[in-house]
Amino acid sequence: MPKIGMEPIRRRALIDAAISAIGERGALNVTMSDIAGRAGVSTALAHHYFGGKDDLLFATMRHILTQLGNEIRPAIAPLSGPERVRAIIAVNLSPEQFRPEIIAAWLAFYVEARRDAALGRLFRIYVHRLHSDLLSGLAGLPRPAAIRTARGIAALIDGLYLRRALGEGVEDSRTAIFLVEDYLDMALARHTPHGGPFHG
Amino acid sequence: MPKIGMEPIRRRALIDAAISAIGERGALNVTMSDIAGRAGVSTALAHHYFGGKDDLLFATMRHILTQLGNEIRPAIAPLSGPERVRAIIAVNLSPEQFRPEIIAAWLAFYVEARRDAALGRLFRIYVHRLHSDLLSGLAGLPRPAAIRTARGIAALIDGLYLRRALGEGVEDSRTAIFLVEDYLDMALARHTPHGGPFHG
DNA sequence: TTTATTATTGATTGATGAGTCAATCAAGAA
DNA sequence: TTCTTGATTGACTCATCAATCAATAATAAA
Repeated sequence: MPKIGMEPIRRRALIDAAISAIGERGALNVTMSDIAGRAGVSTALAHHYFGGKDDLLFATMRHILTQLGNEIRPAIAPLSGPERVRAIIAVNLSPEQFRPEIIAAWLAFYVEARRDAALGRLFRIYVHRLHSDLLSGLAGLPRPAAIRTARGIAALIDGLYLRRALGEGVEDSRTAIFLVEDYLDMALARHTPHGGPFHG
Repeated sequence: MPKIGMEPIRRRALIDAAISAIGERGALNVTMSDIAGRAGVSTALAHHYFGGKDDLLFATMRHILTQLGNEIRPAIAPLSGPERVRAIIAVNLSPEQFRPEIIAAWLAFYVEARRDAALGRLFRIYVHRLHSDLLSGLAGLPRPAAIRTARGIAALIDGLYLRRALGEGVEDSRTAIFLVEDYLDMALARHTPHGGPFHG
C-alpha cells in the first residue's frame, strides 16, 4: 500500500459502500460507521475525504446519476424516433439499473431531495433531461400526445422502480421493459394512420 | 376538558400530527417531540397511548390505508368493467389522496416497509387488493392483457405519486387522472373490435 | 369525603451517532 | 538522515432523541 494517491480509491470505495449500505437499510438508517466499515476505513477518514455525511450522500447520488447518464448517452446518440425511446427505456430498466440496492438508493434520495435543496436541484436536472430525451424520440407524435406519453413513460419507470423496491409486482428487468414498451407501442399506434395496433 | 374519553381524541390528533410532520420533513427526520408538539401534548403522552414511535408510525400508515379503502370501497361497489377501473383511478388520484403530505407519507412508508416486517405486510395487502380490484374491472380483456394493464395502472399511479412528491412533472390531480385514463383507454381500445381508439 | 382511575407532564436516562482532533504511520524529497 | 506531506485512526465531545418514571391534576365512583 503506497502512501499516496489513496483519495480517489477511498472516495470510490466509500461511495460504493454507501450504495450498498443504503440498499440494505432504508437511507435513513445508514450511519457513517456502517458506510466506513463496509469501505474498510474509519469514520474519521470518511469525514476527512467528504467533509460530512450529507456531502458523502450527495456525492453518492451524483455518482448514480452520472452512471446512468453514461449508460444512456452513447446508447441513444445514434438513434432517433421510437428506437431512441426504446433505448432510454431499456437502459433505465436494465438489470444494471434495476438492482435492488440502486433502486433503494433512488427511493431514499427521492425522499431526501424533499429537504435537501442541492439534491433537489440534481434531481430536477435529471428529470428534465429524461423528459427532453423522451420528447426528442417522440417527435413523430403531435406535441400534446408526445408530452403526455413522455410523462407517462417517466411515471411508469418510476412506478416500476417503486414496486421493485417493495419487492412486489413486476419481477424482473425484462417484464418491466416489456410493460413500458407496450405503453409506447399503444401511444404510437394511435397516431399511425391505420393497420394493426402492433408493430415491432 | 373532561378527564375521560381523551384516548380516541389524542390518538387521532397524534396520527394527524404524524402525517403533517412527515409531510414537511422526510419520514426519517420526524421526532416524537415534533409529532407530540403538533398534537399539543407531551412526548410522554404519545408514548403512553401508542407505546413507541414505531407503533405510532404503524398506526399512522394503517390510518392512511384505511382512509383510502374507505374512499374506494363505496366508490367501486356499484360499478363493474371499465367504469370500476376509472373509479379506482379517480379515488387514488383524487385531490384528497394527492395531497403533498399524504404522498410524502406514502413515500416514507414505502422506504420504511423495506425494514419493518409488519409495515411490509400491510403494504403487500394493499398492493394485492389494488391489483385484484383492477383485475375485476378489466375482466373484459384477455387475461394476460388484463394482468399487464392492471400492473401498468398501478405502476403509473405510484410513479405519478413519486413525481408529485418531488414537485416536478404532472401538476394536478386532474392531469394525473387524465394520463392514467388515457392508458386505460388505449389498452381497452386494442381489444375492441374496431371503431376509433377514443371513447368517453 | 375518600378512593380509584384516567390524563398528563417535567425531568431523567441511556443509546446512538455525527463531527473533531491530536497523534501516528509511511514514503518520497532535501 | 531529517523534513514534509498525505493517509489514517482511536478517543473524545456534543447533540439529539426514544423511552421511562415518578409525581400531579382532575374527575367519577364508593
